[in-house]
Amino acid sequence: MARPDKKKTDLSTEERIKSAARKVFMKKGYGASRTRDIAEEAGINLALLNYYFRSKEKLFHEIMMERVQQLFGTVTPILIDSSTSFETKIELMATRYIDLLIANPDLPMFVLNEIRKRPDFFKSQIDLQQVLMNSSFLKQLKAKRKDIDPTHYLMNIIGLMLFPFLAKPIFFATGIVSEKNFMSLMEQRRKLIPKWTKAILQTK
Amino acid sequence: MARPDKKKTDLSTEERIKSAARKVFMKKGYGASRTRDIAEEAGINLALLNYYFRSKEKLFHEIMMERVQQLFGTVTPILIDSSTSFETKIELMATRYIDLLIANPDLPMFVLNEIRKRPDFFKSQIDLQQVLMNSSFLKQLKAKRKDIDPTHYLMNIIGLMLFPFLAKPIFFATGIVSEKNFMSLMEQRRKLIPKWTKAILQTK
DNA sequence: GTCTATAACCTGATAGAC
DNA sequence: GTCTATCAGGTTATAGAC
Repeated sequence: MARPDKKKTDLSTEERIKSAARKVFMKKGYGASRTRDIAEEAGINLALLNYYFRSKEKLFHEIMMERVQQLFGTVTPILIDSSTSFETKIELMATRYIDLLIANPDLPMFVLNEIRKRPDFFKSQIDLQQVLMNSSFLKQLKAKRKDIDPTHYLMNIIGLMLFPFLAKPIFFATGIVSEKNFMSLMEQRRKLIPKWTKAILQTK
Repeated sequence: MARPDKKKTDLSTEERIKSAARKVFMKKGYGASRTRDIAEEAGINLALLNYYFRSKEKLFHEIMMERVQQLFGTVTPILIDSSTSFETKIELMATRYIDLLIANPDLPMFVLNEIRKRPDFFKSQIDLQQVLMNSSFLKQLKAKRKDIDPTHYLMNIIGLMLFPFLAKPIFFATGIVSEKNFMSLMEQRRKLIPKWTKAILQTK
């Protein structure tokens, strides 16, 4: 079972750099991140980082695409599946999203903020719009409420899942919620969000 | 009525620097902002910026405190007012917050993200926690739902107001919502949020 | 592939003239 | 108060040895 010894871990150098970049970029954002910090975090030299990725910009691009995919890739399959009911989609999204966010609490903040800072970066990216507009989810949503723009409900549903993670820094900094308490609250929301969603959609 | 001519505008140099700093810091965040960019934006020299504010850090501190105050100062008076009903508080919050955010769409993203990056910065700041915990709003909220942690509803209500502004970069970048359409949606929410809030609170 | 050394430029801050 | 000039240190990226 013994394998030949690698460096620190089993990861390749390229993967170690990507892992370090993920950590540093997500913590500080592109502009405040230093390639030296990433190299140090990866346990390698600065020159080697450029050998593998040519530039800070290109390294960031790879990490960013990967993070965007993680944030949206989780839900798009659920949205387009025409064999499931609206209620099932909400339940699946709530559990999957909260699981993902508990494991990656800073993910939505990072992605949203970097897109805000460089909107052009993503103009030509995977068109979430096409996927969403033709989705089974949107059809089912429209069937439920013909009087109000479905975008409202889309914002509300996604907001119920994402917002606590976006506002987390303030909850912690002010002491409104403790770190432990936060996680148990989020676990409760897996079952609460479908109920709230139903209530919002039935509003007169 | 004529006043002696100032430079470009009626604003003092100090105010021009603060205005420029507000713009640059909010757009790029602290780490990616350059004092040279702020000076240029203000139409003055880099040395003069340091003459007025001593350092980038101190200038940032002033801007940040001001922005935090704007974000929270709008709602705290509504929350603590014991002479208004819960329903009135929600209506007031929805209108005031959405008005504020339409005028300052990047405000919540900026504040949340900077607090995330430097949590220690705000540990000793105005304790929102004390205000909130003793507020009339929380008492009224607790009276409505004794079975579920009121923090959930706090997150939901604030999320209904803030989330669309936090997620705006993605809505625009993907083309799900146009900039014009977004504003009209937000105006509709002033009247919709109280209804949704009521529905959420009545969930069995 | 990985390192050291260094080029070329950027950044915050200050000294000193006006 | 406001400017020009400049310092000391940081930053991305590459050249060249191993």
